[in-house]
Amino acid sequence: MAPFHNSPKNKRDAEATQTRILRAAEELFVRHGFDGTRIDAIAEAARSNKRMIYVYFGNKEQLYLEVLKRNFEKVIPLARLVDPAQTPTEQATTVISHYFRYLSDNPAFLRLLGWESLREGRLAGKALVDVAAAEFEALHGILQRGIEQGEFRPDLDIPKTVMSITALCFSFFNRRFLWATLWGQDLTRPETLNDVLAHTLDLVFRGIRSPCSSPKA
Amino acid sequence: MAPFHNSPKNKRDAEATQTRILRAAEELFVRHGFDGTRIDAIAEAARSNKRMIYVYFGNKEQLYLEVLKRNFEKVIPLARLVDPAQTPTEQATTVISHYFRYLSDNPAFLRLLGWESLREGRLAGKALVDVAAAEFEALHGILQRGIEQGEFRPDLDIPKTVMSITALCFSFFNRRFLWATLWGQDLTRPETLNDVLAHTLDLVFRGIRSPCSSPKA
DNA sequence: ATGATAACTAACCGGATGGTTACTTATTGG
DNA sequence: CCAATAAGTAACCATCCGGTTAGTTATCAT
Repeated sequence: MAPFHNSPKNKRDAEATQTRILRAAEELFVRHGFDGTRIDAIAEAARSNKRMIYVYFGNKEQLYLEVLKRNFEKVIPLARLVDPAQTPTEQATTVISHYFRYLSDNPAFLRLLGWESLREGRLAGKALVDVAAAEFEALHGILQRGIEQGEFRPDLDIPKTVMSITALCFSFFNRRFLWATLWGQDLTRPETLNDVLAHTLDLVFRGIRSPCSSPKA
Repeated sequence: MAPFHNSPKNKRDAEATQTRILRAAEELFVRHGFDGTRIDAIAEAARSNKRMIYVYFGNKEQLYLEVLKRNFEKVIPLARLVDPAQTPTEQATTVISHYFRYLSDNPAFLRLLGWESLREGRLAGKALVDVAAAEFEALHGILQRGIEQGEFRPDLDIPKTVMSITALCFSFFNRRFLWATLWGQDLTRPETLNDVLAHTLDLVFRGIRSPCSSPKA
């Protein structure tokens, strides 16, 4: 029979220790990057021992990759959110809003991506591109259908438009601290967040909507 | 009298050594970030000695800051490019194009900004924000005048629009390697660069132009 | 020429760091 | 209860790394 895994007094719980190590590793890698993070610091933050890190995760790089993998797995492809019954405009609104909220709610993911971008995916490798590709696929399809149905401009350059849309979402969070300083505002307020999202959606739709299509928002 | 500084055989040239160190430091800091760069590596790449780095620049952090400073100084404020005789649309085109080209021509600057952003300006501090503020001032003014003259939409949120414009330029270069992989294209081709710039300008102007203003591009 | 000095080199230092070994202790099946 | 084993600890190791010391050589005013 399985031992009582749920005992709160269990001082030796492999799973719990692994979780604690992973959480600590994530926090530190997210904050300081791969080179800026010390294994000892992770062990201490996890209230564990350096040894256990090597037992459970092999080495620093593999631990880092594990953190990366878990963060990448959390991203559900935007394609799941597409409701075929909706118009392309509605679909795009849903997908962009979701992407925006996701980035807002997952600063860790954003920062890991930032570190990996600067390292040119030296550690994450292809996984980085795969995640992005999966994310962007939905937008690509929506734009295409929007064009076919005459809702979006027929001369749209779809890949570049996808790039621009993600750039707009991304950049706000990526340079959060810059905007916060320049505007002297607290950007975490949900109100501000909604404003920026609305602004982004507005800009995007002005850019992609067919000139003579529905004038109403 | 001053010694013959220009002699090519001069084996002891303080200035030249400092330049070599700075160049090597820039290359390595840009590529690997502060934490990822070793002083010894800089000394070797500069064909100099670790000692000289400490003589000329104090320590690793000061050397890094010097590299940062020089890169920030190179950025001439966009305001210089504004020709009061031009229309706001022309001015905006000039300024955005210049910004775009600047980012394209200075990947080092871009990457240093990236590292510093992730470190939340821990080393660069206020300088980071100052540079950005100076850059963005011109755009702010142009948008304001464009609104006053009726060329741009009166309901524009100027700060957010500035953010979006810079985001569009920035993001393309910041995630160059991602787009290169996703599109399977060489993004350094001047033709591609022009395409992206044109796409960006198009998107921006569709977003900011007054609805009933000049229909011609 | 030569002494003073600026430019440079190499060997070194102590603490940090990624990774390991030897050992202890809680848990559990029998 | 007890041997087996999984979980955990601490001390250790070799190397790395930022920074320094002591000593060497090119340059130049005199």
